[in-house]
Amino acid sequence: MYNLQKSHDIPTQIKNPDLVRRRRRQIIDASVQLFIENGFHKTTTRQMARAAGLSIGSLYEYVASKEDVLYLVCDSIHAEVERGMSDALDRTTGGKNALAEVIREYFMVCHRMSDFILLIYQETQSLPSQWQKKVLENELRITGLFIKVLGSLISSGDLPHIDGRSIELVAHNICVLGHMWTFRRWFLANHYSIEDYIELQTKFIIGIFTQKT
Amino acid sequence: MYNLQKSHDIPTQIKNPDLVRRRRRQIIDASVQLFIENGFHKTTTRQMARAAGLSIGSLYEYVASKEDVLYLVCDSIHAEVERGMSDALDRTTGGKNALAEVIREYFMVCHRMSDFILLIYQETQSLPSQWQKKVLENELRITGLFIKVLGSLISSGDLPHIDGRSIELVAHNICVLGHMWTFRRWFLANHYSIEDYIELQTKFIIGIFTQKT
DNA sequence: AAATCCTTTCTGAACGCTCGCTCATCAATT
DNA sequence: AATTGATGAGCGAGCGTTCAGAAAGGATTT
Repeated sequence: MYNLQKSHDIPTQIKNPDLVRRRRRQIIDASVQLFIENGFHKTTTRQMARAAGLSIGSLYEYVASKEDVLYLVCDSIHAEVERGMSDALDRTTGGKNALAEVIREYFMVCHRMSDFILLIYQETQSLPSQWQKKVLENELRITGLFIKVLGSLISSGDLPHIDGRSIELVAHNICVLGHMWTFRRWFLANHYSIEDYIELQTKFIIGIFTQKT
Repeated sequence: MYNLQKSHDIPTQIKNPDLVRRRRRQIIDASVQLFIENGFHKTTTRQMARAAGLSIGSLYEYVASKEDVLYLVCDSIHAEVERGMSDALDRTTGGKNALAEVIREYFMVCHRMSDFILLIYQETQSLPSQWQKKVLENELRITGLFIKVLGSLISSGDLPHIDGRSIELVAHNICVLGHMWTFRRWFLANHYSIEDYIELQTKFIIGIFTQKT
């Protein structure tokens, strides 16, 4: 397992890399809460600095702009989703029920990280386009995990064969149905428990592979 | 068919209701383009006024705040989606293929209105909560159209019976898979034509009703 | 026809305020 | 003494919104 804390291309005035890591973690953890509660635009840099326990001056020693923080936040969220997914994939026993297990783990990650995933949907557009691209790449990498799982289950004969394009689209569907639990929570959470939701959606997804005709 | 232009609860200084309708239409049409191109927050009221062919002062005769315009825009988008859907439902011949036809029409509406639907996903959070609620109600009403279609197809025997909660969730799934074409367009449009997409997703959805066991 | 008055609509300079960001200065450590 | 890191008052630009007055249009009087 390689170091999750990638060397971000975000410049800093501070020499000590360890200090940079620690302070940026403070900044991310404090800011993500503010963004969730008030949105990116309504959050001020002064709030962010105060919540992170820094002065406004110090904040700008570790980050060149407010948008830098948003990118750090988005990246950190994706890293955590991916960590959750990798854990799940390692734990998964192969065989018939593997797909259901992976879906369950993914949906539970979406459930736990509901607010965070919603944030990405709402605020990605506020990023400079070069970092928007990076966020979309992250999204695609998570979809890729499902493509891999589906592929290996099909080639091992645990799932019936379907063509590559269909596999790809099913993977996207699974990702989005997980996200749907976050961005339609205002309705779904009042009508289904997360367990209900997982059960029903899993049935639907598995259904793709067990159609008549 | 009743008048689509609802009497919005948005106050105005202007006495002539016809003028209000005309000017607000100018404002909506101009602003929606700006919002799509630059986002709500980066668009200034002066840009909006200029693009609508009004002075900044006049803009504020027809609207009390910048957020009012965003609400008018969101509402107008939903009205158009709903109009598209109603047209489709009227045109639909009943029977076996009805579901596929309705899905096709809905997905085509999502395709045509891609930018607009994306805008709603991104900017709804910027609305005052009282209007956020209205936007979600609109979203729910569109989902309701699918619930109705599915219900009547099931009771006519054109689709096999499934329980109410499943119908509801399938309706949500259809809605969201339509939206998915808009918010994953950055990937999907490079790998699938809208025709491919409709065909594959329709197969997926219909599959829910034709599972073995 | 012209002049006067009144109402409705339009205009844009000006206001007040917020916010992202900087930089001169200070503190701590080596 | 030199380097690294922390501080927060202050800067300047930009923003949403307002309001005193101008224009337009119609009705009424001269």
